[in-house]
Amino acid sequence: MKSMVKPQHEARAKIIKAMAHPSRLFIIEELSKHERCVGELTDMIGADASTVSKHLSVLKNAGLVTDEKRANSIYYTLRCSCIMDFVNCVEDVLSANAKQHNEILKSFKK
Amino acid sequence: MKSMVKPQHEARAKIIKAMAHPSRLFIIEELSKHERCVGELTDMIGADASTVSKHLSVLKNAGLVTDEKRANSIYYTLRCSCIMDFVNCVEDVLSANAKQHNEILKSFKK
DNA sequence: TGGTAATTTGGCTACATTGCCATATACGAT
DNA sequence: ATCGTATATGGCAATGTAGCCAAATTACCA
Repeated sequence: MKSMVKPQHEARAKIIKAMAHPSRLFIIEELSKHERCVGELTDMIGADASTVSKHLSVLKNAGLVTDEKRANSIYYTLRCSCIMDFVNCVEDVLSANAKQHNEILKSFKK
Repeated sequence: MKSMVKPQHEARAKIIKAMAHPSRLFIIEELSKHERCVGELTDMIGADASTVSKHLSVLKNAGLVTDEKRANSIYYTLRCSCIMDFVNCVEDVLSANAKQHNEILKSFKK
């Protein structure tokens, strides 16, 4: 059969891939609270400024954040707040995983 | 400052990374409708069976799907249906992107 | 007009991911 | 037991990603 994996899935995957990095998730979470400039994020993440800048450009490219120049800094904003709902859903998976993990440990102890 | 990117973010990123592939997104979407065995998914995706098997093991490892052997096939199930809510949220970002893209095109025509 | 701070880009290396092929394993049916 | 079907694993080549440094860019300000 012809592949049922469509451009639609590619487009979605691109956006999800943009989120699939610890530092970028941190940035998303932070921006969901308030806007931040590159320097602030760099301090918080503790990586090279160029590294953080590249992470931001990945997020921007995916359409997850927007930037705005003000004074002599560039401020980034989360473009779609529903993104955090997703992160919370991921948390559900994690706790389901932890629960199952515990079950397995218990069954070994018996 | 010390890094504020925590193990928590790593754990979340692992799960999101597991979703960040067109074929795996397709599988998630498909399993959200009903369970499927590897052979069915392989037909639909149109890739080598070993490739699909590896995608499934990525999803399983992340705790996104579970498998169950029945007859002589292995059936995979989506473990947390809320995952699809997220995919819908990604759709919001995509349509926001498309909208903005159109605005830009319009402004060029003026 | 320089200087300086903030951010981005290029270049490089190390590492991870993808996908195919060939091969192995599991297991029901004959 | 052995055959065949379904699935998984190992290995490999190609490609993609991450992060650092150095250098370029940008724009404000003395």
